Amino acid sequence: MNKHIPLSAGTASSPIYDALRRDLVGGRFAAGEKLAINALKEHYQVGLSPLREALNKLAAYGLLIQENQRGFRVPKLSREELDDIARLRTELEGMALERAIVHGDAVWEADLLAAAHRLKRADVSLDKGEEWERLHTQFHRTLVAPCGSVWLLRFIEQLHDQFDRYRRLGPKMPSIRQELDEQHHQLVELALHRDGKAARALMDDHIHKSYEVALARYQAHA
Amino acid sequence: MNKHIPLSAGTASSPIYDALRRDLVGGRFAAGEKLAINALKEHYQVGLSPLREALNKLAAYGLLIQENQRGFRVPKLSREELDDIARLRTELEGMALERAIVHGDAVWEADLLAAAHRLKRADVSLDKGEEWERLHTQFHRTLVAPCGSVWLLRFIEQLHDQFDRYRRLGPKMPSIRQELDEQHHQLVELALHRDGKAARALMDDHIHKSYEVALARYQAHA
DNA sequence: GTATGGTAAAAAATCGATTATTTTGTCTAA
DNA sequence: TTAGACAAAATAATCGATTTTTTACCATAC
Repeated sequence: MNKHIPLSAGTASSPIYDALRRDLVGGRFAAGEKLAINALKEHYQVGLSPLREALNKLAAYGLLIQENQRGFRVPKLSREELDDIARLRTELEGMALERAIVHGDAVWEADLLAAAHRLKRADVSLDKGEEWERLHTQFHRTLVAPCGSVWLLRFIEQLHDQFDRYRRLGPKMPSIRQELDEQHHQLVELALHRDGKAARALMDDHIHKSYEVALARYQAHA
Repeated sequence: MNKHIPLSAGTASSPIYDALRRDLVGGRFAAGEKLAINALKEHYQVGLSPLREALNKLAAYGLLIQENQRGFRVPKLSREELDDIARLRTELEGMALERAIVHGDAVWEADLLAAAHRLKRADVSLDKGEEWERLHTQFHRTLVAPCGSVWLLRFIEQLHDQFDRYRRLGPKMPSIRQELDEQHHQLVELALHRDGKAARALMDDHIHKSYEVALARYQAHA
C-alpha cells in the first residue's frame, strides 16, 4: 500500500502555515511590514486561532519577528544577513552534498535524474514561476537528501527559505536562469560519477552565482 | 545605560515558553510522552491560548512533535540522532569558534573570562544543578558569540538544546564534570592566545567527551 | 511653538465555550 | 474467543467575545 504521506508531515493541521510560508518566501509581503492579523484572517479565510498558531511557528522558524505586545513583523533584509546566509549555505550544503554522494544509492540516482528533468521541463511562464520554484527547491532537496543528517537537512531548508527571500525580490531573468540550469545538470553528472570534491566545488560556484543575483536584486531595492 | 535585555528577546510575551523549554531540555518529561494539555495548563497556571502558542513555537524549534489532530508529543531519543547532533555540533561549533577567535575583541575576552569564572564558581549542588546548566550554556554561547553569523549561532543554540536532552538524562557525575571544567579553562586560554586551530581541536575533543557521557546515559535507558 | 498629559481608537493577547476528531469501552455476531 | 461496529468519553482544535496594551489624536500648559 503506497499510502500518500502529506508533504510537510506532522504539522499538516493548518494549510495556512504553508500558504503563509510560501507568500513570505515569495515576497508577497514587504520586508519590515507589520502584519495586520485581521486582514490576514480575511485574506486567507481562516480563524484567528489557527492563524496565530501558524504565525507563532513561522516566528520560531525565522520567517517572522514576534515583538512583545506588538504583533508580528516581516524581518528586514540586509546586506550583512544575505552574506551570512549565502556563506552558511555554502558550508552546509557543500557538506551535505559530499556526504550524500558517499551514501546515496541507486534510488537516489533515479530521483535525482527525475528531479532535474522535471525542473528543466518546468514552464517558467506558468503561474508566475511558482511551479518552477517548487521544483527548484525539490531538486536541491533531493540532491542532499541522503546526507544522513536530519538536522543538517533541516538547517539547509531553513537557509534556503531565507535565501529565497532575497533571490526572489526582483523579476525573472531568463539569461541567468539558463546558466544556473546548466549547473543543475552538471551537478547531477558529478553526483552520478560520485565525484564529491568536484561536486562541492561546483555547488560553491552555484551558490555564489545565485548570491550575485540575489545581491543585485537586493541592491535594486525592490 | 546598561538596560537589561531579556535573554530570549522578542518572544518574551510568554514566560511559559521558557519554562517549557527548560523542562523539556532538562528531561522533566519522558521521551515519547504525549503532553496532556489540560494538565500542563494547570501545572504552569496558564491559559489555553498562550500555552498552545508556546507549544507551537517549541514544535517549530524541534523540542516537540506536533501530530495532526493528536496534540503534542516529546520527541523520541535515538542513538542515530545523538550521533547526528554531536557530529553537527562539532562541525558548527568548531567553525564558529575559529571565526570568533578571529573577530572577538577585548570586550569578548573579558566576557569570556567572566563566564568561565562564574561557571567554575557555580554551586552544582544548589537547585539540582540548574544554575550550573544555565552558566554552562552561557559560557559556550559567549565563546562563539563574535563569530559574525547570526544564523550559525541560532543553529548552534538549537543543537545545544537537543544535545542536552541526552546529556542530562542521568544523574550528575562530578568526576567527569572536573575534566570538562578543566577543558573550559583551556578553551579560554587558547581563545585569548588567538590560537584558532588548537582551540578548534580542543573543542572537538570537548564535544566528543560530552558525547560519550551523553551516550552512556542514553544507553543506561533512563 | 513645543512639550506634556489625557482620552479615544485600534490592535494584540487571552479567555471561556463550542465544535470536531480521536480514543476508549462495550456489545453483538461469527 | 475474537473481530467488528457502534456509542460514549476524552481530548484537540477552533471560534466569538473580553481584556489588556499600544498607538494616535487633541487639548492644554509652559
